Amino acid sequence: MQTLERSGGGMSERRRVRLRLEISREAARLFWEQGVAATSGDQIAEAVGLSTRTIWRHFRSKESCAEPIVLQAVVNLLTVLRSWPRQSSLEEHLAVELDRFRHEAPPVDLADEMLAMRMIRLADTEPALRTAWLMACDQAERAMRLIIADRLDRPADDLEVRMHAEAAAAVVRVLDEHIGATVLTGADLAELTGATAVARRYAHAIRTATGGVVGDPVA
Amino acid sequence: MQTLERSGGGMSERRRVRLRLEISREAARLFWEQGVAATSGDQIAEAVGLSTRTIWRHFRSKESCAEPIVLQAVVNLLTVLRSWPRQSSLEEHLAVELDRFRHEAPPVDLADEMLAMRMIRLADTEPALRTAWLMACDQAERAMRLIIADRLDRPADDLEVRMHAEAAAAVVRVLDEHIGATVLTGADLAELTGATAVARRYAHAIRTATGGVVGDPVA
DNA sequence: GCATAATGCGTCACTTAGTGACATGCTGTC
DNA sequence: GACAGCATGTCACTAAGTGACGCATTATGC
Repeated sequence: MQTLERSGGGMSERRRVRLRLEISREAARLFWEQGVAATSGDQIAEAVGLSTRTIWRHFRSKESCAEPIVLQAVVNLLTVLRSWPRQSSLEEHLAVELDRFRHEAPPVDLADEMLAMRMIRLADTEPALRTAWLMACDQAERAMRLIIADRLDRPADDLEVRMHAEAAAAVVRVLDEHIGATVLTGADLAELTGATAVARRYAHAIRTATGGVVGDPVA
Repeated sequence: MQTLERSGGGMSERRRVRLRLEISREAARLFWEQGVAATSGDQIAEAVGLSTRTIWRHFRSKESCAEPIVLQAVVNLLTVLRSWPRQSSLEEHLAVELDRFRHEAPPVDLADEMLAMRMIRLADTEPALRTAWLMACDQAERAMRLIIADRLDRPADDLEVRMHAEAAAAVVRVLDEHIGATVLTGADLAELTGATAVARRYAHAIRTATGGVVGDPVA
């Protein structure tokens, strides 16, 4: 079944990730349908066809079952940012990359993205889930730190770099929450049609949050 | 004992807050001394001299016991910001207010501040505590939103306002973490002596993170 | 000053999240 | 085809957290 995933020593790693995602999907679905408190570990286990014990082997807590699916929501932008060449501006790069998705590779499954948005939405009222969302953003911030450090030719643990990264991650979080909420209500999709429009919003937000330091091409 | 706290209808509210803080102190101490996992609800209850059941009546979870003490760490700056008059710049206001603390009112107990810094430090390695810290920052962000909304004469749920608030809260968080870590190591206290120096750092960070929108006096 | 209601707390029984220990079964290796 | 390794299942257990009830302290009405 997973003979393809055999490549060197890190064989089981991919399988692990895939399984976690699988569990996360079912958990997220149940959380959305009946609430977090009303969803038991046993239910999740049954939904995914595993024993309860195995669930706890893959996740340290019930709420953390939502993490992988939520993390996918930010991983998209992050991979795009990681490939940001030094000679192009943030606006250019985002516009090009986001547009590429339109024709080419669907970055993550649409159903997964919907699930993620629902979890982010739930995080508003369910403090347990808020943690998962904040953890995902925490991951995003870490990645952001590396990207910005590289851009500014500074060490990643530099205080300025950290502040820029946190600020950038924060505004991205707000935009994601906003977009998620908008999509879920169904109305007003017009404002986010067009890759360039979205790109411009993200770019402008990051540029502003970093005081204009992150955004321009660098030598 | 608490006859003084009688003032209007919201009597028990203050008592609740004080009790929560009391519990939080003991919990934080135990968390620091022996780790979160090794500290049981029973231990906290015994340390504060209450029954375990009562602990759960005041806190929804073990980790959340750390929240009040951590929240104190941000409440300081927040109250200062709330009193920011429209006609003064951020730098001025912070410098004046922080300097006032030096001679006048110790805003929160020093021991409490130390405890808070330890919790923030612990949050680095203990994911359970990270939640408490992020929740406190979340509160901070909410307050920040109101302050910025007022400054910019815009509604508090405006997207721009939210982004500025989150970004500002984020950099404050980084600074707090940094200062906390510095204080705990004991070394290098020189860099944070002087209220005006600290004021300048916070002011500059917030100003930058909001793209310069928040910081100047407004008409 | 005393009866009464309200509220906070303790006790006990209970549910459920999460772990440890051991058995089993599947997968790839020699 | 025996064997090592690893993921999973089963069972027993700890600890987090809740519900229900009873008791004491405190505020309120007279």
